[in-house]
Amino acid sequence: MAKSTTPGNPAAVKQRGVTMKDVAKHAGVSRTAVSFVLSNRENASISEETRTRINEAVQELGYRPNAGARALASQRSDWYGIVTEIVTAPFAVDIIKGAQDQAWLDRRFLLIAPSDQADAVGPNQGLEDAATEKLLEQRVEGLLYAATFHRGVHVPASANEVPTVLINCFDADGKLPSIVPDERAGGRVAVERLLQAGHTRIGVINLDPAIPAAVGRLEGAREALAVAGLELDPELVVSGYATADGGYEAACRILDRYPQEGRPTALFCLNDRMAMGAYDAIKERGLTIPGDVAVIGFDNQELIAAYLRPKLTTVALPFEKMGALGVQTLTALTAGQPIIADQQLVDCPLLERSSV
Amino acid sequence: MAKSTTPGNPAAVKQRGVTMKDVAKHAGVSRTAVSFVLSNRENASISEETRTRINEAVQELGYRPNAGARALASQRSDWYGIVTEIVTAPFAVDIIKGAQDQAWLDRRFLLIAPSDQADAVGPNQGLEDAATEKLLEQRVEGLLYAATFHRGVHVPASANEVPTVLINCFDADGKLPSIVPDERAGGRVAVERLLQAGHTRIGVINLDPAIPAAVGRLEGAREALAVAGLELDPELVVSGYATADGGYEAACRILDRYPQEGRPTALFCLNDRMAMGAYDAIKERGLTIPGDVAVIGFDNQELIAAYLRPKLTTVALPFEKMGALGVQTLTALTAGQPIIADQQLVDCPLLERSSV
DNA sequence: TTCAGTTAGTAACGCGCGTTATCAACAGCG
DNA sequence: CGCTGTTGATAACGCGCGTTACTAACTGAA
Repeated sequence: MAKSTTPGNPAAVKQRGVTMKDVAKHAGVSRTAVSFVLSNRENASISEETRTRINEAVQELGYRPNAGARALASQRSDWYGIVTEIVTAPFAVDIIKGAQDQAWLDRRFLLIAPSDQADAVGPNQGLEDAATEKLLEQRVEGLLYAATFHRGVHVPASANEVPTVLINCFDADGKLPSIVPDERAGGRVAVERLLQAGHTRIGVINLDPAIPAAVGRLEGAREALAVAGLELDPELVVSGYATADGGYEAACRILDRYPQEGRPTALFCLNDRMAMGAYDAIKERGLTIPGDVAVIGFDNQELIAAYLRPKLTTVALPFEKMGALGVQTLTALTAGQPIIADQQLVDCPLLERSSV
Repeated sequence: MAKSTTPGNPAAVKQRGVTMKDVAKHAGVSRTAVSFVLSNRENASISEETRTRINEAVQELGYRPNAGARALASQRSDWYGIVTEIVTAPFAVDIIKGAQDQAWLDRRFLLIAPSDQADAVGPNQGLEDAATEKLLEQRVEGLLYAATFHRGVHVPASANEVPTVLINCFDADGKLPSIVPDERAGGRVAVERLLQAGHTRIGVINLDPAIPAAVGRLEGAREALAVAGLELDPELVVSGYATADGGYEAACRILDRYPQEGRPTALFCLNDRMAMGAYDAIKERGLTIPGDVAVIGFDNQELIAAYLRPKLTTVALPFEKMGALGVQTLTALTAGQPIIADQQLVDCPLLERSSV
């Protein structure tokens, strides 16, 4: 005849729910006194003696405050919500980690809700709305939306009810503040690194030219070349699917175009997966990395970049930092501070490994 | 003189906090009636007319229930907490996704708390305790602990206060139920696949022989061979660091040991990262995959397995399923049902690609 | 002695909601 | 007409806590 609510574990016999009232009784004081001590009130006027007596009672009874009740009474939850596509997300996890850590530092709790959407206008909009709704039911004080790749998104209307910040994406219609990687600076730093290593003839394996990442990174590459008095040879820019196969094919096309001289001595791959394919194309032709052809990637997908042979030099997307910055921005917003900027750009650091 | 609590957004002027009282007033009924309608009470006895009037009022006012208050009054939160190392976690994210999705189906909310521990007895035990404590303050009804690799762990004592389930790890001391991959069956299925392809001389690139994954997978491999009347040649089992480099070196040792005949025609790599290195070793020697040497991996790390050339056939770790099963088990436990088993094994499916 | 000021603490209200007890109106029945 | 049962609703309590008002006791000064 086991009680249905008690866990089977005998160690859990301890009656659930030690409340402030219990603590008060145990310490022989009023519940108010306990509340004052626990919240460290300034103008409390509680004698040092009863204060310690209360603290002892807290220890002895194993009292644990009830966050929900506290939120209800104080009208603030200390919760933020983050909506993200946790599915396809080799990246989202880093954003979450950054946000989580920062939230922890700020003594806030991060509620994570799933949004299985690839396109905000797609058929799963419903789920995303539901996620937002659920978070608002929890009375989160702010919302974060995180995308797995840099793009424009549409945010559910109800998000307007609390401060909202977008991470790795930007508001396609409204004026919500957002935090995105500085793709342009990233492209610049990548090509600068190649120039610095003496490469002047650089091939580019491009993504879908329409997406923000491609636009920015290519622009940065052009800037870096321009500073050196060079131009990007359109012949050397090849787009492909954002996969290893796509990279392989693109690399083949670039490398085979110039049998001997004229062949680029370096490839700037706009993501690491494509760099992975480029490696194969290069090795297949009996060329060495970085001796004959230097390769630089983008994204710093650990599992690829750190394990390729030779290890891939690449530009990292600052996911953790964006997550942390998102929470910081939210904290500032909820504190009533004005937002710093509509769109904050975060640096993409170069990670030197062995492929340049 | 901006109020500090109002978001800057003008669309958010709508007064915060439409409560049931507001709805009641708007519909001209009592708050109780509203509560009855919203919670779909069985023996409610509310006329159809007032019921619709209430629902209309809910719509018009945009009422949203306050989950915290509801939890306080009903004494159940519908929240589960999951403690996981979200940091180094290419895997944890899949567990979380599985758990998240299942929780969503069960109409529960998953609170995720970080635990930056690599070893439960390490210096970060404090953080893990704090995470658990925080979750209990939120009055979660159950706890999940998820590890990034299969191992024994020590769980904070306070976890005993609510039903607790371990995912991808097991309780090193106590009797907490756990959910782990069936490593042995995985090892078996991998080798069976190789046998089926006609390979009888199989090399094994082993992990640290002490960890549960290595023990189980190797055991499974032996079983499969035994069924075919074969034995594992100890000469062909080489351990190495669980990295691409480690796999490369181990593969070199195996391949170079037998210049020509006697060389194994297949390699069973106990994880995909090592398989990645093995690929290099094989290609370096002018051998083809799977023509000369078939390769099978373990883990199904998407970024590696799906992008290697040729794509890697591997055994998948059922992270999502384990996450989902964890939530299901928790739901059963909190409902007072007896646990199914102390330790539930989850199948590791074979993923056919092109390396065998 | 009286009065203002401090110290140490408590009673009581309300946060938003679930839930139980209660009540009014009305029908049916003897 | 009085009694019971049903329908349709409400008043009131409590969940655990933050917070404001208030009190009682003890100073020290006039």
